[in-house]
Amino acid sequence: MPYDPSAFPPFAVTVDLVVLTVRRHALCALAVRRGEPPFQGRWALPGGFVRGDEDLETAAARELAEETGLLAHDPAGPVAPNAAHLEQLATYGDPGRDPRMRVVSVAHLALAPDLPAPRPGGDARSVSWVPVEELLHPAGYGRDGDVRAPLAFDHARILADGVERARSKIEYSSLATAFCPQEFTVGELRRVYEAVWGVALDPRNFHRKVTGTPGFLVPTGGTTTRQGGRPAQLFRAGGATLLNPPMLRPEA
Amino acid sequence: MPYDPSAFPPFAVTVDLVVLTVRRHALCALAVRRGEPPFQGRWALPGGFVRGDEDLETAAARELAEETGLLAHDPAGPVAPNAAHLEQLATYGDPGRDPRMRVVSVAHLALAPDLPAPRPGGDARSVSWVPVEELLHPAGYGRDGDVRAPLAFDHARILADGVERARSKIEYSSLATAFCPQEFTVGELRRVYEAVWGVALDPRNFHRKVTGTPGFLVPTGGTTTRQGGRPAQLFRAGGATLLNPPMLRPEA
DNA sequence: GCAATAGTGTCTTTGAGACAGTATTAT
DNA sequence: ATAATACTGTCTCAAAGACACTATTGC
Repeated sequence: MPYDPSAFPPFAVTVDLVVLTVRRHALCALAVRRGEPPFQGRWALPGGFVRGDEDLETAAARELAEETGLLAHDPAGPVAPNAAHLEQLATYGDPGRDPRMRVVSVAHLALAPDLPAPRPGGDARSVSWVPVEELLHPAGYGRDGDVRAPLAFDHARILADGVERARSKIEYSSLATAFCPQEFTVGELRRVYEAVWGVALDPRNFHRKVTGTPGFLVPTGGTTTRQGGRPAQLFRAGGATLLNPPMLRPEA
Repeated sequence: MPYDPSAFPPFAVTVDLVVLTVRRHALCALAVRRGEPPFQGRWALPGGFVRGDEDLETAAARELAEETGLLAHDPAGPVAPNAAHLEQLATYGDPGRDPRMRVVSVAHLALAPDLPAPRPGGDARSVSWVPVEELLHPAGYGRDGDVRAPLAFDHARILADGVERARSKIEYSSLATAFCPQEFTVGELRRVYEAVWGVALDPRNFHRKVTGTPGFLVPTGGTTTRQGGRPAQLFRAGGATLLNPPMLRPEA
């Protein structure tokens, strides 16, 4: 096929972000309330245009920083205190997904520790952490006047894909630690797994398994009693990225 | 951010294809020889522009049919004789990846049974099955006058990502059967795993494991002796898409 | 004392991997 | 007969899951 610049249809390219965290035992996603049509007043995923001289990952990291103040975690660099995991998720480009124009969106998945509160970026949109269940199945929820409407555009599908990616990736990688602060206990890590998978895990088997997987956790020496009960050892994430043996998600 | 159609930079959007098959005990990918600059004379992955009214998966299926005559396999529909597995792989959009213009490419991964020979599409480019080792590490190969040059553009990285996706997906899904004809033996399926992973597997343990995983294989009743030796049972792919227990890739 | 969380030990079952041995074809 | 491939059985070890038990805090 000859390359004729006028022969290809023009596209807009955006990045959309599925930013997940665990708050109060629930898996939550960052959502923005739309202030204008289409889908005015509905929740949407944060995102924006890719600039002309910017690669996709840089655009995603820029949007993430603008929305949350989080830095994308560079696996080669030092561990920043406000670092989040960031990876490409999938690309969505159905012709009718945005009624205004042809937009191809490269969705990214970010996993962040629990943050005090999302601080709005330069613009004045309302940005919040919303439980994933509430965004994906809005009919069953909606106390205190929340808008019980599905996500704008095809963002429900994008969020569902991101959640499923997170659920499967914490099985065989150490990514669950991306939801934890820099130092955390085994119990806190277990509550991350329980919130993301939506199951209850046996604390005793979990403890034995997670401390026995080489490279997953490194004890820092400190202890904490912030969960109540007997003081728990503090750990930080070890160097391993792939877990062997993996953590297995209960079936049923 | 207000939506001003003139405010976003224009992109071209293409689909590139990583089409894999197993031929003569080697994992091979479909490659086209470039007939014009840039990268004239080098191997590249097949691909083309996404049309203005076409979604991404349709564009990938169209390119696949144009290059190989294969139909993308619809999981809900009937099993066509010339069906291939097709899924989105990842998106590549670095500003400099194509020296002519800003191109974002949505790569797709296709897995196909061994075909007689690739038939060129409407245009006259040379299309061949090339062992992935030869494409990814061209220095060590290159008998009979082959061009020992790396793939054009960033296609080596795309191919490597596709190969790694295939290697990991046949662990926990029944996708390895996409490399086999409609009816196949346990030995033929084992040779697929051996070629994709580049390892030797114990035929006895493999047989026991693969026939014991529920929903993976369904006996057709027939037998064949096309591999020599004792006649082997013929199977077709069962309904299961996720394997439980999974096939484990040897480590070391 | 009680409640709560942390951590260890022990038993059973499942499955992975090594490998002996039998079955059925082509030559 | 020999070689080649297909298939079955048996053993050992690793790990998952169930669950009894002990440890250390706050109240």
